[in-house]
Amino acid sequence: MGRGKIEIKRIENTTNRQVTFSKRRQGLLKKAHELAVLCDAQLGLVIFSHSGKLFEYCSPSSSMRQIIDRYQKATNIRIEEAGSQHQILCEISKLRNENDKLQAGMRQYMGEDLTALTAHDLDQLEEQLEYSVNKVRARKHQLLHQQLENLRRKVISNSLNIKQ
Amino acid sequence: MGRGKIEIKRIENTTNRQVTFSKRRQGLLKKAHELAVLCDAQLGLVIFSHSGKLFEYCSPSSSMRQIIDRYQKATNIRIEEAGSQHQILCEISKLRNENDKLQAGMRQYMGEDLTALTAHDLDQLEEQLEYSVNKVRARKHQLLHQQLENLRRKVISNSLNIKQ
DNA sequence: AACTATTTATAAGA
DNA sequence: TTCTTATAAATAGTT
Repeated sequence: MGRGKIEIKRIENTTNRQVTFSKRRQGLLKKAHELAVLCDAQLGLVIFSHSGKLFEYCSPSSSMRQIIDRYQKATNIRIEEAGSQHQILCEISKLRNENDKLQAGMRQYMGEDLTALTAHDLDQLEEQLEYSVNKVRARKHQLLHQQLENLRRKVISNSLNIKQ
Repeated sequence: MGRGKIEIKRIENTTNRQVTFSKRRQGLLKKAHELAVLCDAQLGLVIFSHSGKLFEYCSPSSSMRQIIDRYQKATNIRIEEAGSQHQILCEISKLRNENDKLQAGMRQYMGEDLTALTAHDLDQLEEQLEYSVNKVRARKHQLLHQQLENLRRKVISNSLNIKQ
C-alpha cells in the first residue's frame, strides 16, 4: 500500500525502518482499536520498538493487567485440557525420542553414520535407496511426459487456429 | 475500506459482527506480523472474541511469556507466575513441528510424496540418493575387506601354530 | 466462501 | 519531520 510494493523482511536502512515503524505502529494501534470497538472484543497489544520504547493498546473498559490475567488463565486451561503435568512431560520425552530416531534415520538415508550398521542393515538400506532412486526417476519421467503432452496439445490447437 | 464507510462503534447485528471480527482479526494479525518483521520490533497481541475464544500473535523468536515479562518489567507490574507451563507448551509444539518436517523429509527419501516436488527438487533428490547409495556400497566394501583381513591373519597364525 | 467497489493504509517523494 | 500522492492492501456489502 504505497508507491511500491515491499517484501515483508527486515528493513535494513535505519531511517527508513524508523519511519515505517512509526507509520505502521500508528496504523496497527488504530486497527486494534477498531476491532475492539466494532466487534466488542477484548484485546491487548504491546509493542517494543527496536530501540526499546514501549507502546500499548487495550480495549475499552479493561486494563492490560486484566487482559494478561485472562490470557494466562486461558492458556492454563489449555494445559489442563491437554492433561496432567506428568502426561505433558511424557509427551515431550516421547517426541524427543521420535525426533532422535528420525534424525538418525535421516542421516543414514543421507549416507552418514553408517559404521553402526551390520552388513544385513547395509543391504536393506541399499535396496531402499535404490527403490527411492527409481521412484524419483519414474516421477521425473512422468513430469517430462506431461510437459510433452502439453506442448503437443498447444501445437495442435495452434495449427487449428491457423486453419480457421 | 469497503463498499461503504462505517462508523467505529459496536456492530449490533450479530452475524455481521462475527463476519467482521473474523476478517479484521485476520488483518490485524497480519499487520502485527508485518510490523514485527519489517521493523524488527518485539510485539505481542492477544484477542478474545466476544464469545471468549482466544487468538494471539507474538513476534518471531520470542514467546508471549517473554513479551509479558518484558511488559511487566517495563511497567513495574508484578504478577505471580503460572507462565512456565506455557513454555512447556511451546516446547511441545516446537517438537511436533520438527517431527512433521523430519517425517516429510523422510518420506521423500523413501520415494513417497514426490508429486509436490519440482523437476529441480527431483534432480537434487536423485543426486543425494545416488550419493547415499555410493556411501552405503563403500561401507559394504570396507566391511568385506576387514573380514578378509581377519581371515588372513587367522590363517597365518594357525600355520605358525602348526609349525611350532 | 468468493467477489468487487470503495475506503484506507502507506511507500516513496517533496 | 511532516505533507503529499500514487499505489497497494483491506474490507463492507453483495452474491
